[in-house]
Amino acid sequence: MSVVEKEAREAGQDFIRDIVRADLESGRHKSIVTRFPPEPNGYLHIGHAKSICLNFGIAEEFGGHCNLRFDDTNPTKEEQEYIDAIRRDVRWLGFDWGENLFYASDYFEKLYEWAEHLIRTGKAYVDDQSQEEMRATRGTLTEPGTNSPFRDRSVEENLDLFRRMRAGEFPNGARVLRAKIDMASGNINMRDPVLYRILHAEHPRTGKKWTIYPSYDFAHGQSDAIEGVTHSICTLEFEDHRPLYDWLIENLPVPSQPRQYEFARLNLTHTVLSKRVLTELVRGGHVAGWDDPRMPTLAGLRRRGVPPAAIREFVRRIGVAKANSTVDVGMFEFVIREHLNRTAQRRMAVLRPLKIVIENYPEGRCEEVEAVNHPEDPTAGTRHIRFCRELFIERDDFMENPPKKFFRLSPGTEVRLRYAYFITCREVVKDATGDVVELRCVYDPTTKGGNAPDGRKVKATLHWVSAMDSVPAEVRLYNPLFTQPDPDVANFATELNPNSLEVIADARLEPALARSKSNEPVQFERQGYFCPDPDSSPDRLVFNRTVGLRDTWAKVSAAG
RNA sequence: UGGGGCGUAGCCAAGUGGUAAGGCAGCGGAUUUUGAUUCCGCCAUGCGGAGGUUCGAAUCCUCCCGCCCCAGCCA
Repeated sequence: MSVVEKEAREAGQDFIRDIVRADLESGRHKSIVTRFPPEPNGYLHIGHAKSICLNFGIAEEFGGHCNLRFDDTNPTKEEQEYIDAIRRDVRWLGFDWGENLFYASDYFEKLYEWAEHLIRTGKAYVDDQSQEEMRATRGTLTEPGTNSPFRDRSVEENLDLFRRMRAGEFPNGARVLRAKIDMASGNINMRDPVLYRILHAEHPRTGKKWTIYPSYDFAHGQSDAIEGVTHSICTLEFEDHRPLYDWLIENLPVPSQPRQYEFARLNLTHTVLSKRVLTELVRGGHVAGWDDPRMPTLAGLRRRGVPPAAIREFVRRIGVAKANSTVDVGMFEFVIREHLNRTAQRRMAVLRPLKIVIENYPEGRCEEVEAVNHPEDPTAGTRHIRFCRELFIERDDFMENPPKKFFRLSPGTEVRLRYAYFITCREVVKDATGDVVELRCVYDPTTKGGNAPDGRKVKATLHWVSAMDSVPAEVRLYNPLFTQPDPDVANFATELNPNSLEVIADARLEPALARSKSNEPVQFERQGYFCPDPDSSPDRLVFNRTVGLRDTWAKVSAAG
């Protein structure tokens, strides 16, 4: 049983699974077919992950299959790069579509035939009205629309015109094919919706073969029917389209009768999951690309170091319902930490180094101390770290005038250096401007390993690296892309967090970190989970912070 | 003022007539060589509101209030 299958068995209940289960029990379906239908006009984000997990998850859980189908009906917006990225990201998330990779464009010929079928049965017509005229005659939310003057053309004329549309005789926008339904319907989608429009554009897959392309409404349900999709699961904004979806299925000789179900899309605080806005962030240079670790894209999360299993677990926990909701990004971070705590090995790294000199430690001497790789997993083994006279500790771990609750290092206090010795700060060395540049300390040789034979305790344990053999690295810290929990999408540029990326140019890492594999997660003790960025190389190490550790001290100190 | 949906804790979310699951956050406390992890405890007399039906209502009925989506030849 694969990991994903195991997760599927533990999957929660929701109204869609209830429907699927009931359809199986009633015999309505013998097996289940779902599909994930992305439009290749951008990269997948965590909102898509919810849909992917739902569709592939249900298929696995109920013993059916899930198709990956590209909804590529608008060549003016779609690109091969996106197709490739989407395939890569779905696979990375942990799902396998096997042989079931499809494109709506695979069905263009069949869709065209069905359009002619609607014309022949008097249920579709070619409309010569301009876009403006159509808008004007569509009515409003409260007023019915009016029939097009071209609505009652003969079947012959409609067929002739539609064939000439296909032949490329007319310019973009000259005519459309419309379903003949009801211009007075309260549901605007039923007011003679457009089925085909003229688009002289090159398609990533069909090239220049077509000059007319089916609309979403005409392509989607019929593609589902062709593929034998039983449950066509989409987001709430398509609820209004369901009557049209059903109308087309009823009026066309399609090979199966799929049904559409809708759920609420995911929203996350402090970010934006609008493909339009994400595209603008990339194109406007607000981020470094689709895979910028600050982006909520799967490519960005991957680069940031978020494991796919954590994304799946997150999706499982948020559930599936029909109420609009915005999940606190803190819940996502919790799940990431939970997963990384179990899997990431521990290392020491000093982000903002402060030099300390152990005055009573002999010059030139060095010794090794043993450190465990994972406190909760003995099989992860141990490693040796060199302890010397000159070390670096975290600047934040020292305060010259500490508040009462601060129990790290300050003048005269004793703390433990993890896996090494107790030290006491004896003197603070400052530069001309008064900044602390070095600490002079003494160590207690009897405390090797971190315990005092006399049983005395210290409150704090600090992480450290040796000045001599630690390796320099760039560390990139990420903060939310938006300062507001619920950013205003209309003015997103003004709400961008100016501190979403913090680059630390001169961190110092314990030497073992120089051998980290790309993207391999590691915990920098007391700080957070990190992984090497693809920019990293043996001569220039670069680490990304995936997520920080829970920081109770930050809360206490902020509270004063 | 048309059509379609949705309202259960600060945030997600179970619940489908029998007396409000779980998770996140928060707050206490224990353990701790990561102020981490782990563990224990607390956290809705209440389910948008008001009526009604019923022995019994978050669940059924009526009215009201609030929020979201729809007037692309986007998906």
